[in-house]
Amino acid sequence: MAKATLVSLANALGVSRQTISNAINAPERVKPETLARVQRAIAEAGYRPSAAARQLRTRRSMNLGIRMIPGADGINGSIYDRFLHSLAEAAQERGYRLTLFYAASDADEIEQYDQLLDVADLDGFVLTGTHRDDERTAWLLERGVPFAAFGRPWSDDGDPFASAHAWVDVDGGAGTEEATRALMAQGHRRIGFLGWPTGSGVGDDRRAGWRRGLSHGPLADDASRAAAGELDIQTEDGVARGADGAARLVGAGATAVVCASDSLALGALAALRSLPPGTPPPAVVGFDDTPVAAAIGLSSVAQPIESVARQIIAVLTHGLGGRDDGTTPEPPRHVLLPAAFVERTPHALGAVPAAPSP
Amino acid sequence: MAKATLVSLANALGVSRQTISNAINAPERVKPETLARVQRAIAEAGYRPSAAARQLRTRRSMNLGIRMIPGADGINGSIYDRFLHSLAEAAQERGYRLTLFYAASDADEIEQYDQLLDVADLDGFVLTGTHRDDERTAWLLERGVPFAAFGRPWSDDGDPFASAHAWVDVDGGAGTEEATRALMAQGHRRIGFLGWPTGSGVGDDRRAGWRRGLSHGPLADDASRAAAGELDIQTEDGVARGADGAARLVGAGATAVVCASDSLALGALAALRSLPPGTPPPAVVGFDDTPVAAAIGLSSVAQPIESVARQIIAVLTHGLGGRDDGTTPEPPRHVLLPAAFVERTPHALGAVPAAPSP
DNA sequence: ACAGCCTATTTGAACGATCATATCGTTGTA
DNA sequence: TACAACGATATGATCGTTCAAATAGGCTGT
Repeated sequence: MAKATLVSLANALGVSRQTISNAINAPERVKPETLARVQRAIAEAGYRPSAAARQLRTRRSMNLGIRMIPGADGINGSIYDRFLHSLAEAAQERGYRLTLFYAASDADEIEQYDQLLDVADLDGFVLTGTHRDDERTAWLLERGVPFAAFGRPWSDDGDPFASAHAWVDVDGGAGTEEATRALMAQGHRRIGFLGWPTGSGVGDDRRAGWRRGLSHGPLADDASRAAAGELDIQTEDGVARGADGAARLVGAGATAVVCASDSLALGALAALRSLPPGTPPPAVVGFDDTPVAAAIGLSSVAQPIESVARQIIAVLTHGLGGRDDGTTPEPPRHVLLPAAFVERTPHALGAVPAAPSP
Repeated sequence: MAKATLVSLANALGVSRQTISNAINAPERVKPETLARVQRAIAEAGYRPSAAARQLRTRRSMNLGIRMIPGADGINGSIYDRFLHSLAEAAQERGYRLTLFYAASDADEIEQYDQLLDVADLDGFVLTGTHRDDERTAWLLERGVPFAAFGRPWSDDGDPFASAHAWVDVDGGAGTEEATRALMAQGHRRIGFLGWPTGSGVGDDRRAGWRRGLSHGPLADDASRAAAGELDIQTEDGVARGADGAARLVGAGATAVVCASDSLALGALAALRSLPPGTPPPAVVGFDDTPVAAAIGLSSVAQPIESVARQIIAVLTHGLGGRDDGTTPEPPRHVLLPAAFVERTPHALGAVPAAPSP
């Protein structure tokens, strides 16, 4: 039996193809009685509209583009997995598919946009890792291409909540602030920060959170704020760099370290473990709450990735002419989700908690 | 200026649309002189064929489907990231795009196949994590849908190299065997295995490798082979389970542990670290060589994921009617790639090697 | 000189949907 | 009663490409 099409269905039912099309795309235009008949026929024939034919006529593909980044070190990168996962699930629920593409650089990513829009009529893009002066957002905005970003616009001028494009982000700064306060509550008085070189937006935000944390509570005096200067380390990401940096922080008298990533934190743990016996082990907090952190009992700041993905898809697909247009309320175009400080007892590869395994 | 199409180009050049089409798809049919003229015009106009129109006519989409699995614990899962990455890159090089979809179960995955084939005309699929009695491969074979699997067919009957479908896999067994021998060379005499319950194909293969390793060299006597029985633990994956299992193995006298995953190994390390002081620390070997292993100095068995991805794309796209058909030699339909034992000095979160960070 | 056969190119039809517009029958209103 | 307005359905054209078959012209061979 040949595959069902609008025409074959129409002939079988004795109606016109447009009626079937309407039954699918604009049911309110069809008499309820006819509608029911058509729907039954569709179900019986297992009819599914051809995406290609639709796309040719409407210039919409129901496909969203997402770049596969040249993954970081795989420790922090493992949350990208979760992100993709949730993205795919959320997109699917709304009838969209995800087109995965690879780009080595931002410039290359733009080139891919250009191609994919022309060739495959992608309906929109999901951006990740926005940064200062992001040429990608500028390019997309200029052409009026729909997109939503994981990451707020990091420009100095202007409120991100007034941004021209939609974004969803996690308030990392609030996360490190919470972590810092928790450390203070534990009695720590010299709390260092181990982060990336300034200028990265994301990194600066996490650093600022730590600073805010320090400026409250018992450390809110000038002296300790000055001390913060020497307890603030800038380094590239990576386990080895984390070990380096942590050693320097401890040398400067830190008793606790807040890190910009779990990679750095993992390195820090390593370094601190080789301290001379008798030294009380400094406390370490990571960022991203990767499975590794959970595994070795490292405290960390968790991002609600699944929620980010869902909201990105929501705001992106809304206004793309989705089926249920008008019925669903407009999702917010700028969302800052809270991060959660996950405190763990530092058994650090010592005792493993009796966690239920997956 | 409106977007260029075959017709607009044809009019501008004073030739017919089919000539342009031929210049693109079958250049040998066009007179070299005309070809050059057309190619220049294409470049100048920035013409790009519409995927939708093509797809409508040819019923091919130049899209390959790949399922986003509901990720494991993220430790082993981080290699899936690398896999997707390489897959996207390799596909792109051959003019294919990747469609990412989500499926909660194998049955759901089949349902997705069915839909995606009907609606989006996907040209083929990449399967991961094949297992015994895989209903997915059966379904696809039955319908003649092109696909290639990461993972050999794990049926007992018959040679995997005679399999009806294409696959690429890594010889994990050879990897654990090599690891086991290396441990023996270091002087270990009681080497345990910490793996998954039998029946999983992949896991059994790794266990078999360990067994093969034992049966060679100084342990090749009956007594030790019997001992192997009590040094063989079956457990679900996960860090906590790894800690449990390792403790039991050490209790049974093991001085070294070969694991079926880095998750298990991580747990094992944790458990072994809390041994009474004075006990010489048992050696641990993981599997997958995840970034975590590298970070904490855990020896592990590495899979050449990038190569797997490239070969999968190669064998899958070959024979899909790609452009350069006939010119490229047929890639092998069944590929078993070697795993590599990566030996690390067990500094285990003690000293961190001065590795260049990414 | 003409059939026959290449090579290079053109033409008509089709893929399966949606858009814009037309038709039909019914109802409401002047 | 005539005519406008409306709801429901039907028709023609179109999106941009490829397939299949047709055409035009040049060359060969007898």
